[in-house]
Amino acid sequence: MAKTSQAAGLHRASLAKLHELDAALELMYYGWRGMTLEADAYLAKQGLSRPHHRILYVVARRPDISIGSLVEVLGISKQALNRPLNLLLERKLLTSKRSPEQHRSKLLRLTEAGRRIEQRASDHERQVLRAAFDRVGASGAAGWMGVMEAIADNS
Amino acid sequence: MAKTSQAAGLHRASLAKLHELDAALELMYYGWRGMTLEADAYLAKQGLSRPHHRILYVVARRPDISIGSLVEVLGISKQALNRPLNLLLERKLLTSKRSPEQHRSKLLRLTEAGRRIEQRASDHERQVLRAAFDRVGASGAAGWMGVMEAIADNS
DNA sequence: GCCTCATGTCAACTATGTTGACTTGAGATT
DNA sequence: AATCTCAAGTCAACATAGTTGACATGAGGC
Repeated sequence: MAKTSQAAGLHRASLAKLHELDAALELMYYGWRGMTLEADAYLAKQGLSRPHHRILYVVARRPDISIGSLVEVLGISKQALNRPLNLLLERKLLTSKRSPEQHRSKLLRLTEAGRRIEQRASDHERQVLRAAFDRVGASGAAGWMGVMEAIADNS
Repeated sequence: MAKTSQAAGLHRASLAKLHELDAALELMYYGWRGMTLEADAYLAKQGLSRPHHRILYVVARRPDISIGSLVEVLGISKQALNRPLNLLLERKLLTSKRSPEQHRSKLLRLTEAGRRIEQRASDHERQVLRAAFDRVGASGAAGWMGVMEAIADNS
């Protein structure tokens, strides 16, 4: 089964380039994969996956966020949020309490264990970025940020 | 339901930055989304989705590719490939024939209709990249390529 | 006491992927 | 010619990640 490749389409495929920008297009694909690969492997070892990480990531940066706001930030339905969120609560990676005022909304926070997992998973991603930035220097990094901002703001 | 946001987590969330590289990390996420958003919408109108586009993209750049090689390049199982591939054959966006020699492998090719859809979908993605590159100039684009290559080669 | 609204939950569905087990059929080997 | 190998095709069961729709609960505001 493994003739020229190692595993899972990870090898930047040797495809003919039909357009000038095909290389860039493929780089976005493999870049996304490259950044998330190790983090996903780490999360899988913890019995978690990317949706759980996204929740942990957001709650880490918005302590006391409500469920409704979390749904908005993540861009998924509350039903889709429900299962991964409950798993994180059961595993005590998150806590939810109602505040004295605003008693209607629940406030989510990371526990220490949750913070640790969020940090390690995100660190895998940040280390990949760090290594790449180091390799190209500050000007290259600035160029990267500029391009990515332009693409992201494309909405 | 829509209070401060428009749709689906598309608004680059205002999250506190816990690390220097958090901004870059989020840019990768929103950049990926930004590049694929319009292409996905176009594909959905055609009753297709990203897996179908990936198949069309690869076959366009490797005419006469075999199913086994396609499985390798895409990094999915042949069973996972089976359904989207059959849909593309049924819709006559792809053809498969056995060659006179190498009679065991099937050779995949795009039809004209398939080529048209592949081009339009990929064009949506390339136009987003083009606009971003134009906005930052050649040096920024070069920096972007350098960083993305470093990340992609992270394997 | 009622209305609103955030939250929680249940069910049914779609899509995309996995593994495992098997059949089919062409080519090569003996 | 009989047999073996291997690409391809297919079926079943399952996991994950999402959707929509419907409805229950419970706190706060009026």
